[in-house]
Parts: sequence; structure tokens; C-alpha cells
Amino acid sequence: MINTYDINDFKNPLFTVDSVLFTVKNDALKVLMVKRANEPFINSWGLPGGFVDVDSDTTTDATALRKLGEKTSVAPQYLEQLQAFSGVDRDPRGFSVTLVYFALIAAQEVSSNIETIDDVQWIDVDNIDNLSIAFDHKDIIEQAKKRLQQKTLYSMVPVYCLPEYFTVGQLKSVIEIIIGKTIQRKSLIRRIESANMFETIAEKVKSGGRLAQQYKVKSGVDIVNFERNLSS
Amino acid sequence: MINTYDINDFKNPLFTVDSVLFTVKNDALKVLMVKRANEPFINSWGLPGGFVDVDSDTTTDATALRKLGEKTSVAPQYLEQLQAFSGVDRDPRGFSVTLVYFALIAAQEVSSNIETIDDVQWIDVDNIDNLSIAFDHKDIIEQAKKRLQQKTLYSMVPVYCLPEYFTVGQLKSVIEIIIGKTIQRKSLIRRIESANMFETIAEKVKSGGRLAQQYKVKSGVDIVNFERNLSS
DNA sequence: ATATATTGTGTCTATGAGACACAATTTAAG
DNA sequence: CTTAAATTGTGTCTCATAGACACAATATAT
Repeated sequence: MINTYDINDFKNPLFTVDSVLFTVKNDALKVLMVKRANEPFINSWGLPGGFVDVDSDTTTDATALRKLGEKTSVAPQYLEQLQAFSGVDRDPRGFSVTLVYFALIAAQEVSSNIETIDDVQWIDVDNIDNLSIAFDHKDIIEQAKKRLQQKTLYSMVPVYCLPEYFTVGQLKSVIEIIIGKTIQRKSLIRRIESANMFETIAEKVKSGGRLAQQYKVKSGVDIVNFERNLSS
Repeated sequence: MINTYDINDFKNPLFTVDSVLFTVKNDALKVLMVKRANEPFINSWGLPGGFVDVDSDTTTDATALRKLGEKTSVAPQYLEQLQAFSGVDRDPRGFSVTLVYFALIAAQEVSSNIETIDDVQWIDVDNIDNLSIAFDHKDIIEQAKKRLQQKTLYSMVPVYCLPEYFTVGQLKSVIEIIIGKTIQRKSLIRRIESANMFETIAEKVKSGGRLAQQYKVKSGVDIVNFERNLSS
């Protein structure tokens, strides 16, 4: 007999999946937040997420994508697990666990879908202290931001905040907004070349000065990790 | 009314906490495994772990420590979250999530406690292919090993596989076993000095040659991350 | 005493990031 | 049309730190 385990024998923790979806928009790092329609924390801002649908979700990744899709109508360009946050005190309903994902998307991919709705908004990460944030989501966003900053120092993840075709200048700008300091254009170009994960586009684009080379991520490549950080 | 949510309204995923506890022993990387006494996968080897006790565990960290304590009688010197593994197929009882922790301990701290028991064993990581392993725990161990190897390239985590007092030679040996290649003694000494997380012990110890300087981790310090990897 | 093993130091090389000058283009202003 | 300003892209020197490796220091074994 395989099924000696009965789910009702245990008090299960509340288990949810939430996502910290970042983008860079208007020269600021933004996170997608949803105005809560239900208790607890009704009318506070919370991360998009919810319960696993065990009948339709094949993994928690699917849950994260489904919940993000409900709010943005699209799938993020980058998604990875951040970490789980747990405790008896973080949810008034009892011991809870939220598995948090960390996601990136280009602002253009979603902004048109959410601009008309006022319960789904891009919140400036440096402005969350002035808002009412549900649960421990403020801490979660802080952790996610640190992870994004760290990954930016040794990888090219920020390209996933940009449209398919992008220039060195755009990437440099996004990186600088994420880590909060300027970097050397030359260092970035060296990394673009050595990463071997981008292809050049023949057509160049206007940029206010000399025409800029465009790049795109080669299809099917994985994110490259460099063996050295940019100056942190 | 706060409690509009009723836990019985949803089919919850099975949620467990497992740990990959590594040590280095007999010149090999070992992982602590437990022979399963129950279905599913009875008599296969599985990672130590189990369900959260929502009445006594304050966080999932506490669950991991409690379950490890039941098998080893001690707390690991290092513990951090690895990641969650989920899916409808990984457990025959239905959709399940296991939150996996990654832990390190000095072999001396536990070996005496488990040597007499044969359902708790240190398994050589390079030998798991020859054993019957429960669930997806083989994949989990593989992921944990990769994380350990990666962290070893840019941090001093391997000290947590050593006793309180250790020598450069011991640390070099542990690192080499973990990453599977030799490193430069000089590079390691430079890191020990620049990390500023160790203090020297006046008394030196025999080592088969010149007496060796001993070090210990300063109390209260955090693990340092270097900005460059060792050659990977 | 001498050989051998291991620890610890000195120092040269290699790699890749930071700094920064300058060339190459493009747009805007006169 | 000419010139200034802006931005892109290159050349190259410096700097920090890992790798390589010789060699000194000091223990044990014979």
C-alpha cells in the first residue's frame, strides 16, 4: 500500500508562490505590484502570486508564470527562483511559506497592458518605503534587488530588461540604474564580445550621435557567468 | 473578518523540507543519507528531512535543523537554502514541493554518532549512481554539489567542513576534493589573509614537515565573497 | 648528517577590469 | 556649409589579483 500518508493527518503550512518582476522604466528600477482585493492586507500593495493549482500547474515555475500572466498577459523574459520565505508570524492565518521567483521583462512588453488598470502598477523600488506593503514583501523585494545587483556584476542578466534588439548604450544605462553606479563602456563591450551570447544586427540605429550597433541574444544560449565582478 | 481563507478550500501541495548535508571524509565528498523506513521508496536512500511541524517550527530553517538534529544529534556549521524542487511527478502521492537546504559540517562532529547506525550513512557523492536513491534526490544532490563547487571558487565556505582549528594544508585539501582540481597554496594563503575572517592560533601543529599555523573563524563574522573566482 | 616532506615567502607572469584619450559619426545651431 | 555637441567605438596604460614556481624554513625518518 503506497498511500499510507493522509494529507489531513498534518497541519500543513500555507504555501504560495510569489514573483518579484523587475523592469527598468523612466530611468528607475521598478517592480510589479498588485493592490490586494482581499484580506489579509486588503488595499496594501503585494507581489503578484497565489496558491498552486495542483490540477493544472506542473511545477511551481508554472504557478509563477500563470500568476504573472494573469497580471501582465505575457511571460517574463527571465525567471529563476529567488528563495522561500517562511515563518509563523508573516501571515496572520498561521505558518506560511512563500516560494519567491525573481523575474525580468522589458517595460515595453507589458506597459500597454497595465497602464489602464490601477490595481496593477510598476512601483519604483526606491519608493516602497512610502507605501503600504503587504506581508514581508518589502523585505522580499529588498532581497530580490540585492540578488539582481549581484548577478548584474557577474552576468548579462540585465539584457532581459531590454527589447529584443538593444544597443551598448541602452544596456549600459540599465546596468547603471540597477547597480546605482556608473560603469566603463569599454568594460561592457569587452564582456559583450567575450560572452559569445549575442549576435550583431546589420542595421544600426540613431542614438543622438554616431549610429549605434544593435545586438540581440542568440537563440538557445544560456546566461554566461563571468569569473570576475565589475567593481562593486 | 480576517479569516476568509479556509485551508480545506484548496488541494494543497505536499510540502517538505530536506537537507543536503555535506562533509569531506576519507579524501572524498560525502552526503548524509537515510535509508527510508516508509513508502514511497521504502529501503531506498533519501535526504534527511520531513514535514514542517507548524506548532514547534518557527521557520523552515528550524525544520531543517530539527530534522538534521534527529539524525546527527548536532547542528551543522553552515546552513543555507538551496532551492525548492516541485512537480506533479516527483512524488507518487501527488504534487509536491520540497524546500532543500544545503549544509556543511566537519566529519568529526558527527561521525561517532552515526557510525553504529546503519540506516544513516555518509554516502560518497561520486557513488550515488550505484545506489537506489528516493524521489529526485539524485538530481538534488547534483545541484547542491554544483552550488558547493561554485561557492568554493569565490568564498571560504569549505572551512565549515573542518574542525574549529584548521591549517592551510587541511583547507587546501578540502577545497581540492570539492572542486576536483588542485589549487595554488599561495592563492589560498592570500585569500585567508585578505578575507579578514580568520584569526591565527599561537600553538602550531605537526603536519609531517614544518609545524603548521592554525587558524579559526573569528566569531560573529559573515562569509566573505571574493570578486574573482579561483580558476574554474 | 642527510634525505624527504610539508609549510611558508618572494616574485614574475597572465588576465581582465578601470581610466581615459581620441577617433568616428551623427544631429543641431549658426 | 561650418562648427559645436553628443554619442559610439577603439587603443592602450594602469591596477588588482590569480597562477606558476623557485626557494627558504623547519619538522621527521633513517
